[in-house]
Order: sequence, then C-alpha cells, then structure tokens
Amino acid sequence: MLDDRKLAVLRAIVEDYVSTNEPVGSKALAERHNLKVSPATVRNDMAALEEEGYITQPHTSAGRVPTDKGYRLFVDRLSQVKPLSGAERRAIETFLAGAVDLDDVVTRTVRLLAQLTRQVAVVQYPTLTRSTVRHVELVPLNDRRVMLVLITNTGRVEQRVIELPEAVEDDRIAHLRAVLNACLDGCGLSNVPELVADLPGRLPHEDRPVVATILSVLLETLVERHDEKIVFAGAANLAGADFATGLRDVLEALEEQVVLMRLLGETSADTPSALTVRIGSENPYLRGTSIVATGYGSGDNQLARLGVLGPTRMDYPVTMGAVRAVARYVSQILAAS
Amino acid sequence: MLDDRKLAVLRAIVEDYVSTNEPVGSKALAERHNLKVSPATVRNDMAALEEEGYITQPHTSAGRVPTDKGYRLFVDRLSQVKPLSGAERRAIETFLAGAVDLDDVVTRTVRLLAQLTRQVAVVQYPTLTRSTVRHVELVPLNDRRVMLVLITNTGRVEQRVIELPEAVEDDRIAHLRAVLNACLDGCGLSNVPELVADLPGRLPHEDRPVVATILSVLLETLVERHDEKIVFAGAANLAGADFATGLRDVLEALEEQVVLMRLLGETSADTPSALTVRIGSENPYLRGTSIVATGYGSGDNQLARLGVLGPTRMDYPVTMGAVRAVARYVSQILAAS
DNA sequence: ACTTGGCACTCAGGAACACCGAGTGCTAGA
DNA sequence: TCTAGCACTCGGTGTTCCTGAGTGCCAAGT
Repeated sequence: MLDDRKLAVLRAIVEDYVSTNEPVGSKALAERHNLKVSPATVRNDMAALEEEGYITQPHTSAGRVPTDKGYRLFVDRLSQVKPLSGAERRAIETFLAGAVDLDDVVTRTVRLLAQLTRQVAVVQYPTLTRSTVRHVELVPLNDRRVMLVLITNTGRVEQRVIELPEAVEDDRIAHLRAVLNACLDGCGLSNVPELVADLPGRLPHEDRPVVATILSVLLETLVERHDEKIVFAGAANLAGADFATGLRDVLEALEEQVVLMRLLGETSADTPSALTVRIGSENPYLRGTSIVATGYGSGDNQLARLGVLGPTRMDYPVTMGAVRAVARYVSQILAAS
Repeated sequence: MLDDRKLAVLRAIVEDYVSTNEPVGSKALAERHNLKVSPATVRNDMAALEEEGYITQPHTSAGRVPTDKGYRLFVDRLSQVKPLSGAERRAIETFLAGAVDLDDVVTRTVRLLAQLTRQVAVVQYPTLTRSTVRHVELVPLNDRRVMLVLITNTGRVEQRVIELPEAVEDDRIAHLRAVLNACLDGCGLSNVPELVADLPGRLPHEDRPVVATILSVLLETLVERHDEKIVFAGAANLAGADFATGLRDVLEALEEQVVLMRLLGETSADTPSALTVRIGSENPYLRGTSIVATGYGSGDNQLARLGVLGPTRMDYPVTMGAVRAVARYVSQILAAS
C-alpha cells in the first residue's frame, strides 16, 4: 500500500511544509528532493497518501499539507531525532551550570529550552513525593505561631506558617524539631503519611495536639502541592505562528496549571524517560498544538516532566533533540546537587 | 483656549473610543453624550483639539482618536478613579485571604489583578532590602557543604548551598548558627553589610574563614537579587487587543525581568503609594502600551510595586481603581502576617 | 461672537469582475 | 509502471466602481 517512494514523498512534504509554511505542490517537490521521478508520478503518490488520510489539501488546486496522521507517521517512522550541535551543547552546559538553587535550575531550564527550540517551553517542578527529607526546621515566630521549613534532597525548600492550638515556648519547639528530624530525616516523602499516623502515639501526652497540628500541615504541604507547579517561557515565540485554535486559547492554557499538567501527560510507568510526542488532535485540550515532552530526573528516580509546545507544523526532529538533550543535562545537574 | 465644552468633548471622545475601539465622529458624539450642541459645533471643537495635539484622525474623513497627550489630559483632569463594586471587593478579600505563604500571596495577587482588569497584571516581589531578618538557618548537607536558609519578616524564604573552605562538623555549624542569629535577628537587611564587615573580627581565629564564606554568600543572596523577581499573569488578555508595537514585543518584554522592572518604574521617594500612569510614548520601552502601577506594602514601609499593562486604549478609571484596591488589600495582608 | 444648517469634498472599505498561475486529475502512450 | 500532455479548478491579486461616514468651510441665525 505504502511503498518506500510514497513514504519518501510524505517525508518530503512534511519537511517542505515545515520549512516554508505553504502547501507543497508536486512540481516543487519533485525537483527539490531529487526523487528521480516526474511530478506526475508524485501526484499519483500524493493521491494515494491523501486517500489514506496522511495529507490533505486546503482547497482544490492547492498543494498538500500533512494531517495529524501524517505527522504521526513521520515522527514514528520517517525521521530520527536530530542531535544538537556542539556549540548548543556547550551553551546548555554553561548556562545550567550557573544555577544556584532548584528554583534557578528550573527557571534557567525553561528559558534555555524556549530559546533553543524557538517554541514555548514548559517545565514541571520536581515532584516532591519522589524526594527525600533532608531537614525539617521549626522557626518560632511568636508563641502561637511557628514557621515550618522543609528542605528536600533536591534542594527544594517549602515553607508554611502554622497557627498552633496553644502557646508553646521556644524550648519545646526546639525539642519538637529534634524529634521530627530524628523521625523524618532521610526518609522519602511518600513514607511520611505512615509516620504521621504513627508518631503522635509515641509522644508525651501534652505534646500531641501541637505535633498533630504540625504534622497535618506538613502532610498538606507535601502531598497536596506535590506536582502542581509548572512554569513556562517563550510565549513570545507564539506571536509568529498561527494556531488553529486561536492564540488566546493557547495563552490561557499556559496559565492554567491543571491544563498544562494534562498536556505534559503522565509518564508511562515502564519508560518514564522516553520522549512523548502528542500531535494536534491527540492532545486532550488544545487540539491545534503539538507537544514534545519527556521525564527528567536522575536514573530511575524520575522527578517530573518537561517539554515544548508549538504548532503541529513544527520541526519535530530538532525539537525532540533539544528536549531530550536538555532533559539529560538537567537530570545530571540535579543528580549532582 | 480649552474651555469646558472642549474638555467635555475630549472626555466624550476618550470614553467612546475606549468602549467602541472605533474612531468617533462628531454626529455620534453629539447625540450620545447629550452635549446640547450640534455636530457642527462639535466639529469646531474637535478641530481645536486636534490643533493642540489631543486627538488625531487615522485618515482624512474618519473620526477622531485620542493621542497619548489626549489620554494624559483625560487621566489628569477629566476622570476620577472608579471604585470597585462591593462584589469585587469581597472577591478580592476572600481570594487573597486564602494565601498560605508569600509566594502564594504574590501568585494570587497577580492572577486576581489580571482577572479584574482583563489586562496583563505585573507584580514585583517584595524587596528584600526593606525586610528584616527573622531567622537564619544553617543546615549541614555533608562536612563541606551547608545550606543557608534565610527567613524574613514578610515570610520570604531564600536558600543557597554553600561550599565551605574546610570540613566543619555539625556542632560547629550549630554554634555558628547561634552566633549568626544573635547578630542578625530582627535587624533590617540594609544593615547587614556593616555587620558583615564587623563580625569576623569578634570571632575566634579558627572560625573566620568559614564565617567569611558564609557571610559573603549571605550578602550576595540578599543584595544582588533584591528586586529582580517579577511575575505576570493574564497574557491571554493580549490576544484580543492589537498593539502598535506588535504582540511579539509585548510578550518578550514580559519575560524580561529587566525591562519589566523599568516599566513598573521607580517610586518617587515622597509619594511611593501614589498611582503612576504611563501612557504610550511616555514609557521607556514598549511605546504602544500604557502602564498603571503603584507601590504596595504596609504603611511607609513600601515593599515593591504592582500594576497593569495594556493598550493605550484602556479604561483608565476602572483600571486605576482595581490597581489601587488590590494594592491596598495586599498591603493589608502582608502587614498582618 | 458663537452656534448652526447646508454643502461640497475626501477617502476607507466593500462588492463585482476579470485574470493569472500554481496545482490537480485524467488519459493515452512509452 | 511511469511519464507527458491537457483541460480544469480556484485562491489570490489587481481594477474599478460605489457607498457612506465624516470632514471643512461658509453663510445665515441668534
């Protein structure tokens, strides 16, 4: 049904359309890609490809444009990820190496990716539930309030003000801090819930209400916000491209954490670090855009996802290369810290 | 030169143009604003206003459009800030009251303001140099590295990993922590530099290199990053409006902290909490946009600025009302925490 | 001295129309 | 199975014309 030449034609159509943004016709195709066949032959192949739904024409007597299905085939079988140039790699390295903390890593990563791909970059903050506790700190603010500061092994710091059910003097706070650290230090955040259930029972009676309050806030901080935070950069790159769905919808989606989360997609459990490509209508929302994403994090400890969002008409090989490379570098950086 | 009626005409032109986005003609004006004069008279006034540079016509035989100078006069003399409705106020209150920490306050504020004005909202993080130190924490990571966590009275938390010049065991870290807190606790960050110069001399000889390292990082954290962070929301609201300068430039400016900083403007020392309105060409960059901004923070302790960015053709009275109200509420919230 | 009605003038925007050319589908021949 | 030729389609462009909103100016009215 689809012999090699037809596939070559499809590949050529995608490449030309991506670079010119204009429907590509048989004649231009035949000469620019030295297919060694005549335009007429190309036309026949195009008719077949259209029959199968891989390409379409915006109107009669116009050139062809790839459909989502066409891009899909292109990504799956007709292209290979394009590695970055040496200069680009060095740029990534030096740019990311300057980061001073986790916030900075994420900010730099998202900007870097946006610049590299000339698209909108999206980075999810490392998931807390996969981190481990490095330190818990209680800072007395006054006798009824303490600030809880949680530090994880990825360098993430979370803080919350806690209203205590009773006045507590500083010594007792110090004691509680020691107890908490002894229990929680080094253990994964996913284990915290059990500890929370367990801990109050092993404490002197008078400490229980206070500890219970603190722990409930701690739990809330960890569990509820665990993967909500997503940042983006490169919105200016949207200005040129035109989206089927309208620019407004895209910008709105970018500011909706929930939508972004859905778009970045869940990692399939077995291959978390694989590149995911969702093309046009394959997306839950934002039918008119494509998303190239991947998990990042050190080794099998996948922390979160990052990726790029752009028009379906994007340069997939290059974009995929950039996303993969950035994910690797940022994983390295995080593993080292 | 500009009698009352001419001013009334200008006001009417601004109001009509803002609401319809179309050049306004003499006839429509005369009847919609019951000026009690004929279109011909209005035309004469318009000619005078155009002569003075307050309005202009996009092309011959079209209606008139306000110039930047016209908007300026309108804002300064012809309009008054429009207070929010009761419902809006309640919405602000409940929305901001739910914030759990400083980050949350800022995020909620910027979204709220964007939604309220249907423009792009911009909020600068509270300036560190105006805050005071509430607590300094040193967390040992291993014997050569500690994490420095700084907590300010506004609830802001800053962290940095420090590489020590020599191995230091935990006891000594604890000791240093106590020393640092004793020195720094409660004092304004602007005083820190003096303390830094002063402190090492009062310490045992063997502690000096370590303390010097820590203090230099502390100083760097405080001083250099003190007012860089600015966030925005509501970019989707740009989708409708068309900018003289092009959408791309606006989006780029929004992602450039430096530009954004310049746009928000410095507070004039004597009236930091006054509303600042910059119209079109009055702006350093982004000539095609207007900015309504104000300082916020409790009392005379102005912390930072927030505001709204939109097309010159914006509803100034309403926007100014929203900005002022939000600034007041967020100041309240911050003062309480 | 200002206001008003009348009138000629201007010009952007839309409708009607023709034309061009890129691109197609089809068919007959190599 | 590929290729050349040919008639056909139709979006885009350029031209022309028309309309109507809006102006500027002048002369008459208050």
